[in-house]
Amino acid sequence: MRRLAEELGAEAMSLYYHVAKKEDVLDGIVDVVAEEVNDAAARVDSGPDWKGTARRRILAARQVFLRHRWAPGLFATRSSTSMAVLEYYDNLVALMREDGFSHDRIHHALHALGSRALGFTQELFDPGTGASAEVPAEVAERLPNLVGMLSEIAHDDPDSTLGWCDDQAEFEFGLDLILDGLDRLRERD
Amino acid sequence: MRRLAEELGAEAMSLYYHVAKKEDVLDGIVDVVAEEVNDAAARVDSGPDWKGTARRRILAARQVFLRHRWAPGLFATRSSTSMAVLEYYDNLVALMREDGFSHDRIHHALHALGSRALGFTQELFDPGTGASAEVPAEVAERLPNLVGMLSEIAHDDPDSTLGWCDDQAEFEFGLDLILDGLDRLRERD
DNA sequence: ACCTGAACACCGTTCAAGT
DNA sequence: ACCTGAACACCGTTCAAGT
Repeated sequence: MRRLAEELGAEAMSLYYHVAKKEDVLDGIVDVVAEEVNDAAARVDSGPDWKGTARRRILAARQVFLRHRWAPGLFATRSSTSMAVLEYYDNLVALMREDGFSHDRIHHALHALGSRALGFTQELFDPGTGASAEVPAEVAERLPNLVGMLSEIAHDDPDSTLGWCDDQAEFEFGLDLILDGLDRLRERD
Repeated sequence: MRRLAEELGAEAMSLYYHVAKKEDVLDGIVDVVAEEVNDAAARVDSGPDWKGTARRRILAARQVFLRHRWAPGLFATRSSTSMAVLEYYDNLVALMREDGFSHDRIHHALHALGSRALGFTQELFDPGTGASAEVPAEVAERLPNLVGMLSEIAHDDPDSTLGWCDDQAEFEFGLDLILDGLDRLRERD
C-alpha cells in the first residue's frame, strides 16, 4: 500500500478513501488482467471443431500471462474468483456444449484443465534451474535418474543452455495431451 | 516466527540461534512433508505396468496432502525445490524408464503432470463454492452456461450439496486422462 | 551453548483532523 | 469530496547482553 501510494504521488492512507482493504486492490488487478484475457480470447476466430478453437483461445490467453509474468502468482493466491475469470470459463463451457459434451463431462474437463485453461501452469519445481553440470556430485548420486535425464536432454539440444526447457513447447504438449484425451471421450457423450 | 516461538514456549529471537531466516523454516517443513510422501510412495507395491504403479504411488502421495491441507499452498510458494521432492520425481523417472519411455518423453510427462504427480492440484476457482441457487440473478445472466452446468450437476447429485464436487473423483479423472495419454505415447517410444 | 530485551525497519489499517 | 499525520498493532530480524 505504502509503495503503491508513492507510485501515485500520494500517502498510503489516501488509498483507504477509495478502497476498503489491500485484498480489494489485488482483486481489482486480477479483474483487469482477466478482462485482457477475455479480449484476447474473443479475437480468435472459431473453427469447426471445439478442440482447435479451445486450443487457439488458450494459447491467446497465454500470451497475456507471458506479458504479465507476476500474474499467475497473483491468481493463485486469490480465493474468490473474479467475474471476468468466470466469464472466460463460461465461454469454454459454451464451446464444449456446442460440440456435444455433456455437462458432467465439461465439469470434469474444467477441473482437469485447471489454470491451464487460462494459459498458465505453476511449475512446482523447475528441473532445469540447475544445469546438470552444476549439481554437486553428492546430490547427483541421490538423483541418478533425474540427472541422467537432464544431461541427455541438455546434450541433445545444446542451443537451449540458458533455458534448456522450452516452456512453450512444454505447455502445448501438456495441453494437447488433455485436449486430445477429452476429445476421445466426447465421442462417447 | 513470534507465533511459532510461543508455541514452543520461547521468545521469537531464540529461533534465530537455530535458523538463519523464516524461509529456512518453511523449507524445512516442506522437506518433512516430502519425506512423508516418499515413505507413503515407497509402501505401495509395484505392479507389472508403469501406469498402475504410478497411479497408486500418486494416490498414496495424495493421502499425505489430504492430512496436511495447508501443504499444497506452502509447496506452491517455494522456489527452490527440496531434495526430498526431487527424490520423489527421480523415482518416477526410474519407473517410466523401466517401461520403455525415452528421457525426452519423461521430461514432457513431468511437466504435464506438474504438482498432480505429487498428489494435489491447486484449484484456481471452485465453481462449487457458490451453489447455483445462491447466485444473484444479475450475475447468473452473465454466466448462463456455467450456471446451467452447475444446476444440472447439483440436480443429478443432490446428496453432495455441501461439496457437490467430489474432489477425489475429480482428481482421479484428471490423473487418468494424463496417464492414459502418456501410455498411448509410450507405445511409440 | 543457548536464550533474551530492547530496538529497528518494515507492514496494513484506523481515525480524527485538515482543505 | 478527498487527503493527511499521528498512531496502533502487527511483522521479520539484529545485536549486545545475559545465563
